[in-house]
Amino acid sequence: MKEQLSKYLIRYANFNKLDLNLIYNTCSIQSYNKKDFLLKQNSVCKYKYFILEGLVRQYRVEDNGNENISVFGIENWWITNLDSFLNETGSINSIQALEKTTVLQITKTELEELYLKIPVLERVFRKITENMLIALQRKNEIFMKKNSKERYYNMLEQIPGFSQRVPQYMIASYLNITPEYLSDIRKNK
Amino acid sequence: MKEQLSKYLIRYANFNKLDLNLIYNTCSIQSYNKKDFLLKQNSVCKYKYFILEGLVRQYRVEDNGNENISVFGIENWWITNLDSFLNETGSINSIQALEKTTVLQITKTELEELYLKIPVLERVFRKITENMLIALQRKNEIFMKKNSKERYYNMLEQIPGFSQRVPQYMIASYLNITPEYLSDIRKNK
DNA sequence: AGAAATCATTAAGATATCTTAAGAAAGATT
DNA sequence: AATCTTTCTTAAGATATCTTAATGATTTCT
Repeated sequence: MKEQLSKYLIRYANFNKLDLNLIYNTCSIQSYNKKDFLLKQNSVCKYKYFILEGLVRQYRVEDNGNENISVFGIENWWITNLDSFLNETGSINSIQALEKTTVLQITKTELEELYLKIPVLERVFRKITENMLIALQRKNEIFMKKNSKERYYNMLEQIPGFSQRVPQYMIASYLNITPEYLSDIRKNK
Repeated sequence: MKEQLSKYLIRYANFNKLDLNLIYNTCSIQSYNKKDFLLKQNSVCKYKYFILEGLVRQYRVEDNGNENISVFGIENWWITNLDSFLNETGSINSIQALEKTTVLQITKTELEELYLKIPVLERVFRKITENMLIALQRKNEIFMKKNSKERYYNMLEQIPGFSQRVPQYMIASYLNITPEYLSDIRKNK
């Protein structure tokens, strides 16, 4: 557990043992069963989660009842509703475990204290955030300009093995198409 | 000029006069005429730009010749192709002035040196990047779930006065619809 | 194993949006 | 003012994707 986080962090900057311990000990570890919620729509997102193991989805239930998945989170990813976490407002979406999932979680206050104690962490989260922004920009590029079929095959390529871990209707939801139409796409391959 | 940047920066953290001077002097100032390019598609994005005055668009020309605008940049915004800037790869899009535009520009190397000399700047750009990520997530929410008409009226609301500064076909491009269809939407208000 | 629940497919008709092509309006340039 | 260029509108037919509803296949639970 501690190893896994350390290994992740030192990809971004140098840390000594003490710092790594402090970071790890500031987080609390938590396990969620399949279908458990890490965050519920409309409530404040209290934590930034580092996924040690498992799989989660971030999604929103629309007024008409439709579910709309914006992100899947897997091992070694941070997940949170950043808007809610930073501004302490109600979250527009939920985070739910799709498999048994173990995370390290840290509150905003805890994280801010860490920034003060370990300034280089500021750099690490700058870089992580930059990478997330780039990833989202790339995703956008695809969603804006590719049709459903291309988005589907792109996804299979980018995250192989994913279609085995997640039901097809959730993939459809992530791709922003109906399950019926995804079924069509697969048929007419 | 210096005032404008300083005023912007101190919204994010405390800086002393010396630091503010150093930051300002590390940037170079540059003016672009209408239609000039700050960045050309396929070339490496050498600068992060802070727009002092003016208006730019970030857009990509697709294989079929269509232009696709992803971002408009206005006063007091940073603009860059982050992927290209950080990874020093060819940019997938261009940045072009739509009005006479004055910017402060800084290279990756210069910025990295500043991070070392003024560690709190690391925090500032962490926060700026977080805010950009949140803004993009919000935009996504709208683009994924609202139809063209709703996106149009949302945009008018969010950035009022914008439709006066930018031709309608560019707004259509940003909204990811054809100019013809936008014309339709406006007619059937 | 059987029942219940969840998930995937099929098909027909509906809708949003695009494509093409032409003409009208507005703005820029001589 | 006249011409050229850019931008906007109109309209008809085409296409991608959705909606609904029903059935079939899997997985989960008892």
